[in-house]
Amino acid sequence: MIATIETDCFDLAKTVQCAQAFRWKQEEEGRFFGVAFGHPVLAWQEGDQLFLDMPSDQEAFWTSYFDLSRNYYDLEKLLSNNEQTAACIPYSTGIHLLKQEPFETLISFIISANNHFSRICGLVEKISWRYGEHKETLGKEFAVFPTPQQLALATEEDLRGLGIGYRAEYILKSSKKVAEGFDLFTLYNQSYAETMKELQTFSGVGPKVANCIALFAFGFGEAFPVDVWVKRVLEHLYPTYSTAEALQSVQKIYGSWAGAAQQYLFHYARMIGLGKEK
DNA sequence: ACCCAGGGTGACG
DNA sequence: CGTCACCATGGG
Repeated sequence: MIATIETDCFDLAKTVQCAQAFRWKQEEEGRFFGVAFGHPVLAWQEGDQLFLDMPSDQEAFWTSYFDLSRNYYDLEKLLSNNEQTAACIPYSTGIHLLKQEPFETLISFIISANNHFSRICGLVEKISWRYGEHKETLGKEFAVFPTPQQLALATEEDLRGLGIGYRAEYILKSSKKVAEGFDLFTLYNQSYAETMKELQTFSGVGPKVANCIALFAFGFGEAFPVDVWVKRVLEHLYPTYSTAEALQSVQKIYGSWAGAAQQYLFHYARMIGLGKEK
């Protein structure tokens, strides 16, 4: 069935391609196939109308996944207050924060460390086909990202064979930790601080990756991942501040919109090649 | 060929 | 507490 959803300040292409998720593929011009929580969908957009071709009625699920209930003009209003941050709006307008599956987000961002977006996509795809369930809908075959139990059965050599490199050990350790009883879903009911602390007990998860999981899976709006690009943005916005001071400042200014502001700024920095002009 | 990427770990001070 | 070499890989 095909559902139509009226959206406001939402750009599907940017949202699924801005390096917060790794399992969206552009089938044809403007049409994106994705799998989330085991559910496949083919999505495209015409103006403010979002079209979803899916095997059954899961409109409510995708509305939540795409964060369509929040008005991102509120974020852009905040960004407009500063001439420096306002510059990102033309590039990033319509980017929404996705609400992704916790275990997939954990493993994906362990892989993301010191890695390229396109390569991360390839590795997550390989892991899904290798260890996850294969399904068929909408006339095409796809693979679901493996459960913790499925991925915990992998060996380090096998993972390295996929091109994972030294992160194979981190992935295996973290998968086993979840498979052996750490319930990630309890973090939905914890505070941001407690969630950050718990996430960093996983192998291969430091402050940056923990912030990504807190933001892209658990929906903590105050989470603010600082990677190389965002670091350059902060240095640009606060030339005299340390990264920690700049971080404190943006989290105070943007509050629950901080993480979304971060994503707008991150995308902007990558689009203009901030810091690479020399 | 060389540089870089949504950084983390462990050792050392 | 902060710093820093090291880590595999392959796309640009």
